[in-house]
Amino acid sequence: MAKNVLAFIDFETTGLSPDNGDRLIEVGVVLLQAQQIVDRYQSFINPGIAVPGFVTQLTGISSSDVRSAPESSQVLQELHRFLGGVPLVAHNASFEQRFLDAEYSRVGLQRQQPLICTLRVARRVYPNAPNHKLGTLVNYASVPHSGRFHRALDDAEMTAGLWLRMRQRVIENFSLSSVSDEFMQQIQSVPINGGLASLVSRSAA
DNA sequence: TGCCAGGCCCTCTTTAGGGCCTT
Repeated sequence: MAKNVLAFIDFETTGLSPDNGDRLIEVGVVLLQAQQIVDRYQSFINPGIAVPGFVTQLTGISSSDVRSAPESSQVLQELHRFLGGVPLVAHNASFEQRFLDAEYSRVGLQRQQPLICTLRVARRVYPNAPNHKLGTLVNYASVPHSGRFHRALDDAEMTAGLWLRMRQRVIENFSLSSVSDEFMQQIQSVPINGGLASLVSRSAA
């Protein structure tokens, strides 16, 4: 796998908790390299259970849409090959992490790479945003988007676009020439009030 | 029977509780 690649990943699921039996119904991934999307992966997944009505209302995905889709074991094997060891990025990454780890364990696979959370980065880069939902941030930061929310590939693309906007915001706010993915990753762990400025100062020293 | 997520973050905090965010 080429260096300096990030994989932006998003799941649609039957609910909020794999521990309560919720399963994946769609996965979307975009690979970002040199600030360009260089590859995409999308698949429906047959969850083996009914898609709840509120999920269909939210995502537009119904049980009939996923009934003929491949089983999760097949999709997870494909996804594992597609991702390789590329670092993952997701909005509210703990959600994707719990489902990915749970689904991987079902088929004897293990996640090798870290997850970076754009929600945590956004709370530090855009502390004054109305809220930090993906849809709100995409509009707040003027991220180009398809207008189709709560679909895996669209949300993954929006998350990548938000990442690029946040990078640009950091560059402009602190008059930097550039910032690395590693620097962006560090932002998620600094204190919300003043931590970003301290990180820039430490990096410049 | 009744309940049902979990991590991050803030504050009227730290011996806790509640809002946010994901589907």
